[in-house]
Amino acid sequence: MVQVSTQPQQIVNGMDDSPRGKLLSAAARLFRDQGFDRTTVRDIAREVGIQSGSLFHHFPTKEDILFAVMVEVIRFNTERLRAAIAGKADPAEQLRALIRAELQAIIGDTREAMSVLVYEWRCLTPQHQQEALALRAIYEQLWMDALEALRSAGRLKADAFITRRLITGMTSWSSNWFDAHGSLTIDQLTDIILDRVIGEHCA
Amino acid sequence: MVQVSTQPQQIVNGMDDSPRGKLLSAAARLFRDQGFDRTTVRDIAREVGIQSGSLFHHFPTKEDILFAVMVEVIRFNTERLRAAIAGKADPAEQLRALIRAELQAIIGDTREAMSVLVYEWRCLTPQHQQEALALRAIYEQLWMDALEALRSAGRLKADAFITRRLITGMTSWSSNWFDAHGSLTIDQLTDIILDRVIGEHCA
Amino acid sequence: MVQVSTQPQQIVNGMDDSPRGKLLSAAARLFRDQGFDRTTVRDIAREVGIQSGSLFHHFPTKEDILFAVMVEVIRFNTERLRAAIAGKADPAEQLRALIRAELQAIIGDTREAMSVLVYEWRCLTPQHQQEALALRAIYEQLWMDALEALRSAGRLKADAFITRRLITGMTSWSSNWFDAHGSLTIDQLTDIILDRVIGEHCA
Amino acid sequence: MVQVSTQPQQIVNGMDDSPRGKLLSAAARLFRDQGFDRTTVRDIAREVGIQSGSLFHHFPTKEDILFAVMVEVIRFNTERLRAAIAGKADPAEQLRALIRAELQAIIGDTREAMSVLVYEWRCLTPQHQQEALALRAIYEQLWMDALEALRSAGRLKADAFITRRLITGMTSWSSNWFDAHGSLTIDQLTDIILDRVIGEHCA
DNA sequence: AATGAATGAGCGTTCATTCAT
DNA sequence: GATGAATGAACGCTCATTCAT
Repeated sequence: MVQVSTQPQQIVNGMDDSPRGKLLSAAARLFRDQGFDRTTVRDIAREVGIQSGSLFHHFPTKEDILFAVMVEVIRFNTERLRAAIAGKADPAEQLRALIRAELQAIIGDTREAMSVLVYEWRCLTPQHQQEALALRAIYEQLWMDALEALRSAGRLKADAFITRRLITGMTSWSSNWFDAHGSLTIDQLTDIILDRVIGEHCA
Repeated sequence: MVQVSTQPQQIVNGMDDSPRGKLLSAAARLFRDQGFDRTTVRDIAREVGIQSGSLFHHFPTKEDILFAVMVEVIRFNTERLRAAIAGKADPAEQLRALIRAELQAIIGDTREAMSVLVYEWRCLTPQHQQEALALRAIYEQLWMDALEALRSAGRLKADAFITRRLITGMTSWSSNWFDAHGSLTIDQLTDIILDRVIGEHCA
Repeated sequence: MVQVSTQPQQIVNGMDDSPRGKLLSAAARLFRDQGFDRTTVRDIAREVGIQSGSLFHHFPTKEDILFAVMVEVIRFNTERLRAAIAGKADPAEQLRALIRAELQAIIGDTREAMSVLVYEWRCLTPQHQQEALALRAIYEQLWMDALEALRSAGRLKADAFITRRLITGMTSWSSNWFDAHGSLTIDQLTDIILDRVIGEHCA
Repeated sequence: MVQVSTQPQQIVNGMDDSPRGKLLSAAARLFRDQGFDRTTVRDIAREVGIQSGSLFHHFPTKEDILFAVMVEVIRFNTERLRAAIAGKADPAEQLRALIRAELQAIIGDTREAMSVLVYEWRCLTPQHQQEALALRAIYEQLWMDALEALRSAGRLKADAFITRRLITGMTSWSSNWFDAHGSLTIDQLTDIILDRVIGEHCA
């Protein structure tokens, strides 16, 4: 399992200490806080400590910055999902690991970029939407494989697609209320959500 | 139970056939489709058949239009919630009615304005956020009352607050996938969600 | 024959005292003096006494201003050509009138816009080039009709196309040297050029 | 008479195979095709296969590149004029040689740089305009000497200055229509223009 | 109420030029 | 001599808002 922290700095591979990485981290936070449209390239530049014109040595347009943020976070979290289920044979254990990993993405280390992914989707060009969708499909397939296995094992009664969508709703909305400094831990929330899907009490 | 339709025209009280009402309906749809920032006052004016300058005889700023859309939809759906639980004594029946009503709001007649409520929240001024929050608190209290009653009746084991948040996630995310023309009905989805909260199979 | 003056104000129909007309006159002069690319929309706005943003209530883009200048001057001078030959039966008299009219266009009242027509042609979009070309074709046809008539009458030995091009060269270049305040008059220059085409001394 | 070709590569002395020469050739073509203002230093650098910053080891500013192109082409064509009349005693023969040489410059081997000379003149700084004008004066003096000789010999009736300007118009405009692959040769065009100046049929 | 021309601050982007390496 | 990241002023254009009519 990947070691994740809740440190302020992003740990996404492509968002490292390089100029490009720092730029993407700053952009992700600004896009989350103010929205893509209300974030000016001058805002981003100021945050990184360069002139606004210099941004365009790294990215051809402002929208490409948004796209890069999204691609990085999808790729990183797809890897996180893979690592989470690696070596786990029990479908229920896999599901728990997936929920845990997705919560980590949404309210933990990549929360800013994940929020951008949801809220600024329509700011992507149609072409970039299509490309990002292809990457998300890989991410979603990992979920579907685990849910279908669970169903085959008789541990899931409900439709796998609908189940996934209900889980998505529960995890993604948690960014709006989960308090990292509160008493509820991610592990506890994981179990609560898992219980909504395959309650032990279910026959 | 309120009679709701999936007609194109909005049925929110304040969004009627009056100039103001048509303006708010048009704005809600445009804000949903393009986002608040990408919708120009000229877009709205064109939709209503007036000049952009004339908008400002109805609303002092563009942001006030957004605020009005949100206030109308919160008020309308709060009334819908009240009507839904009126006359129902059984907490479980109340809960089912609440879920049904919220789904109706999110994927039915007020779906456009509800989407705006979620996605354009940060475009409100802090002052307006506070006012809207006060209205939402009334809406949320109806939910909390029912959930607490359910808990007191021993029908809900989990924390009421967390439960409400998980429900909110499941219902609000449905706007991203529910197909009004698909085979899944709102009533079926209501039962599926209800089952995640108080499954009959639960001890 | 049209009455033309060498007054500073343009007399092109579409470049009158209306806001649009004053804008086009100012733009024509600036484009001539500084070139299209070096003329900023702020330059034009300042000249007309408005803010730069206000330009775009009259024209959708800066390039459309250039196009409008060109269309106006082509249309106006085509009419001038028509008026010049109207009622003249003798092809030689027609030719003299055409040369006189073209010189008037190039070094007289429309000299600024005519210069723009030649020097800023490539700043037009391909689409606008095509449209302007269609208008110029009408203008050129008036010339070709007269030259062909002259040839049929045995008064022109050389090829009509080549002759027209040599005339174009002589008239258009005159903008680079003709001095409106010098001793050479437009009528004298007309006769000199006419003499290069159908000299009396020619057999 | 100089041997000239219509090969794509420029044959101007200062525009040879050296880095500087290749740079000037590329710049001349780009300036002709796109205009000075629309040609970026990156365009030029890319054409030469270096980075844009490296251009400034050869020329202090972009405008100096334009100036160098112009100086080279004026010098080269002044030499061409000298070579053309060298050894010719008959003023009429000299005139024919001058027209031939100028056409060669405008529509032959130096056509790109010559076009730049006409169309991008105003992009020069006033200082450079003055310097280039001094070089052009030498070029023009060769023309004036021949025309004055022709006048003294009674072979030219018209004013020499005006005659030169009409010739300039005819030759320079030819760049806009002469087709190197058409049926009209440069020699034929030379004779046609010569005939407009000193027709044999003239008394 | 409605118009529509005008405002003016601000946007994303460009690009000649610089300079540490 | 060459690099290429960075600069920073300027560009064309947008748009919520105003206001005389």
